[in-house]
Amino acid sequence: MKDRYNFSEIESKWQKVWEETKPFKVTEDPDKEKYYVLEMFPYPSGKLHMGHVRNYSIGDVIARFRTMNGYNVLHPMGYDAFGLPAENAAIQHNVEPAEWTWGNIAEMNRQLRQLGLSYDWDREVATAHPSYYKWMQWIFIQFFKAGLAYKKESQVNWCPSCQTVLANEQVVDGCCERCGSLVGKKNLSQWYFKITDYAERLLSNLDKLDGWPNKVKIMQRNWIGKSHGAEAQFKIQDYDETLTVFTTRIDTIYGTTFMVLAPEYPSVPDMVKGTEYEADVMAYIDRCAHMSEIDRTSTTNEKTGVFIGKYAINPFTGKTMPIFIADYVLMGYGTGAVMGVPAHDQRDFDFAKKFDLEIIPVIDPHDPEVDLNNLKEACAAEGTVINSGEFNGMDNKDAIQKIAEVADERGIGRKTINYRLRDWLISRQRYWGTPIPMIYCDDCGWVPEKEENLPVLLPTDVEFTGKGESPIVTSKTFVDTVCPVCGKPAKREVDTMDTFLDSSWYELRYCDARNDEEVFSKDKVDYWMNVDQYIGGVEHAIMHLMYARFFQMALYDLGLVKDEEPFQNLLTQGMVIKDGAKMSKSLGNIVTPAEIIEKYGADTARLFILFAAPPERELDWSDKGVEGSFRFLNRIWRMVYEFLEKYENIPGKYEIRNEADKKLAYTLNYTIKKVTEDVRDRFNFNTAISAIMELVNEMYRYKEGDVNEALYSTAIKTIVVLLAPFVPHITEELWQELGYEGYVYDQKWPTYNEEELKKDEIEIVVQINGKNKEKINIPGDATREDMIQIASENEKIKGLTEGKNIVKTIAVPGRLINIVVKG
RNA sequence: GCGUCUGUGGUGGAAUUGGCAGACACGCUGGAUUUAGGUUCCAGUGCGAAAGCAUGCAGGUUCGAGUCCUGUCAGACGCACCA
Repeated sequence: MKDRYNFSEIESKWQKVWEETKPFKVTEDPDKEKYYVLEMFPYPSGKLHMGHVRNYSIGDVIARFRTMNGYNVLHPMGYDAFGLPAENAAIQHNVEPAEWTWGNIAEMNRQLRQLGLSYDWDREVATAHPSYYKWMQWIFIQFFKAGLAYKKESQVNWCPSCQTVLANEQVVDGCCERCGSLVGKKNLSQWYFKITDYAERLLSNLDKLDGWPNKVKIMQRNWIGKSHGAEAQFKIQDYDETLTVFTTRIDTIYGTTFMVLAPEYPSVPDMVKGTEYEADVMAYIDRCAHMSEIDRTSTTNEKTGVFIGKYAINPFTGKTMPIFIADYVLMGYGTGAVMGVPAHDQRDFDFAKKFDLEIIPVIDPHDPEVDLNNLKEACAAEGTVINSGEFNGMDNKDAIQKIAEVADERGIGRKTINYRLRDWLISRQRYWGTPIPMIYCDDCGWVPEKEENLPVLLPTDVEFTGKGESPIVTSKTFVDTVCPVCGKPAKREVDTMDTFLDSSWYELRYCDARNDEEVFSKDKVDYWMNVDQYIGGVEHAIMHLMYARFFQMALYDLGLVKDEEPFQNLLTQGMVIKDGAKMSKSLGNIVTPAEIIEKYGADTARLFILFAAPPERELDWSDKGVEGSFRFLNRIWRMVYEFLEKYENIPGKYEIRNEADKKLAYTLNYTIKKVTEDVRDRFNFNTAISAIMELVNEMYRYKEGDVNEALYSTAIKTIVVLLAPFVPHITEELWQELGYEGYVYDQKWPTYNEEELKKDEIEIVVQINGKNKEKINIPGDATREDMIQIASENEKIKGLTEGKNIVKTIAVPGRLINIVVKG
C-alpha cells in the first residue's frame, strides 16, 4: 500500500472497473425487494455545475446504501435534451441544435462518470432522440383520443421587430432581450391539455403523499387554488350579452357599484366599436398587452382602468352600474369579469377611490373601529348583512349559501367551484422539441398521424433565422402531407411540444428504456414503479411535479400504469450558493466541479457537498471546507496504512478487556446506529459523516494505547464499509488493500450490538427554576425517583434549595432534573 | 404583489419528540515534529472579571422555548413559454 492517498489514480482505476463490469446494471427480480432512486435528469447545457453534483451525490448515497441493505436498486440517468438554449445556439452560432445537444451530452456523460455514480447506464435516455420522442408522440395521441388535448386561441409574447414568439424568459422589463423592442401580444391557435379535469384529483391525492415535504404539498394546493363560490349573471344595458362573474363573496352582491372586465375580455372591442370610448379603450388594451401578470396583479400599484361606455344591471337590485376594463382583472382566472364591491374588497376599494365611485357597505362587522359610512379601507370581516333587501339581518356566512340558492332559483346564478389552475398550454413555436404528431385536413379537421408512422421526425432542412412563428415552417419537406383518414393533401402541425411533457413520464421509460415495440412493458413498470425516492431542486416543487403527477393519472386512466401517483417519496434539495449569493457568471463566484475533481478528486467533492449542509437547506460553498474534507480522507488513508504496517488484520469476535476497549466498542456501535438512521430515515448525511469523523477521532486516541487487534481491525473494516456510499473510490481501494474478498459496494451494511451501547453511568443536569446549576452522575438505569433522590443529596443543590419551598420537581430520565422553588 | 421557505459563534452547521445551545468541520491561537515553509500530531477557542447573558427583532404560552403561538424585519425560491 502506498503511504500517500493518490486520488486521481484510484478514481480512474475504479471508474474503469465499473465501466467494464457494469455492477449497477439491474433487471427485474421478483425475489428481491426493489428500490427505485431517481434524480431529476439534467438539461444538457454542456457543463456540470455544483447543483448537479449535489443532486447526484445525494441520490448515489441513497442508491448505494439501499443496495448494501439488500435491495434490488434501480438508479438511472438521462437527459432532458430538448429546449431553448440549443435553438439559441443555432441562431447565434450557426450550429445545428442536434449537433450542439449531442456534443453537450457526450461532455456531460464524461463529467458524470468522473463522479463515480452508481447508474445503470444501459437505461440512459435522451428526450431529443427519436427513440424517446416517438413514444412521447404516441402518448400525445392517446391523450388526444381520450379528449385531453384540444386547440384554443391564446396569446403569446410577440416581438414586432424580430417578428417572432418570445418565451417569458426572453422578455426583460417588457422588452425583447435580443433587440430591446417593446414586446406585444399575438393571438395564435394552440394545443392545450385539460389538466383542469384532474384538478380535484391532483388536490385530493396530495393527502396521500406522506413521503412528500409539507411545503411542496402546500405550494401545490395553493397553485391548484380551489375556491368555493358562486357565479352571478349581469345583463348589459343596450347590448345583447350577459356577463357572468365568479365571486367567493356573493353575500356582498348588493354592494356592487361597478363591474370590471379583463382587458382581453373578448367582446370588449365590439362593445366600444364606433363609440366615443373606442380610442381610449383600445389604447388601454394595447398598454396591458405589454405588462406581465405579476405587475398587473400587484396590489401596491395604483389602480388603472377605463370606462367602456356600457352599464350592467345588478340582477338583485336592478340598479345599473358602469362597466370598466382594468389590468387587475385577469382573463385566465374565473370568468374574466368581476363585480366591484368597494366596501368589502381592497382592490375594488382602491379602484372606486380612484374613479370616485359609490361605496355601499353591506356587511356590518360590529367593530367600533370601523365607520361604515366613512370607510378608510375595505372591510373583509364577517358580520351581519345590511342594505341588502330581503337578506338583511342574516349572518353573512349564511347569506353566502342563501343568496346563491335564491340566484339559482331565479336563474341568475348558481353555486360553483373555481380553480386557479389553468389548462396546460403545450404548443411551442420552436424547432428543438418533439413535433406534435397532428395533421390538419380541410375535410377531417385535426387528426393524429397514424401510430405506425411514428415518430414524426424533426425536419433537418430548416433555417434558424430567429424570425417567424416557428422555424419548422421553413422546411420544404415537413409541412405537406396527406390526411391519415381520407388521404387528401393535408398539413402538419408545425409547433412542437413544451419540454415539460418530455420530463413528465421519463421515470416510466427508464423502467424499459430500450423498448421499440411499446412505450414500456407494463410488467416492467409494475415491478419498478413507483419511484421510492425522487430527488431534485426545490424550484421544481410546483410545475414539473404537477405535470408529472397529471401524466401519471392520465396514464392510469388509460390503464397503462397501476398507480395514480408516480413519486412515493420526495426530497427537495436546496441550492448551492457561494458567499451568500447564487453561483453565477455575472457575480464571478462560480466554482466548477471539474476544477475541484482535478485538485482533490470526486470523493472529496462528494464528501464536502454532503457534509456541508443537510440536503434540504441551501449549501454555502467554501473552498476551505473542501480542504477539510480532503484532509479527512487523507486521515482515513493514513490510519489504514499505519494499521496494515503495525497490526494483524483479524476482524470479528473481540474481547472487551478494559475501559478503552469499552469506549471504542461503544463509539463503534453508536456510529453504526447513527449513520444507519441518519441515512435511512432522515437523509441527514452531514450528521452521519460527522459521526464517522468522531469515530475516527476516537480511533486515533485509541491507537495510542494498548491496541486490541480484533476490536481495532473490526473498527477499521466497519469504517470503510460505512463510508462506502459517500466516497466510493477510496473505500473500494482500501477494501482491496485490507485484503477482503469482493467489492465494498457489494458488502452487507453493518449492524450494531445493543449490549455494547449500554452505559453504566450517565451524566445529567440539575436545574433550579430552569437554570442549570449542577451536573451529577447517575446509574444508566436510574428511575425518576432514583434521580430525584441522588440530586437532593447533592451538596450544591442542598445549599441552593435550603430554606426554600420546593413547589415541584420534574425529572426527565436520561436528561435532567428541574427543581421549581419559591421564596 | 401573491405563494412557500430560511434566519443559531469569526464561518458552514449540530441540537431527530418542548429538556445540558454551539456536536462535527472551517478559521484563529499556542505547543510538538521539521533545516525552513507546507504536511502531520496535540491542546485551546460564543460573549462576560463574575453573577450571568446569548439562537434576526418584539411580545406570548410553559417548570422549561433555537424548537410552539402572535406580530415584525431581512434573505432565498416559485409565479404557468428557462429547465
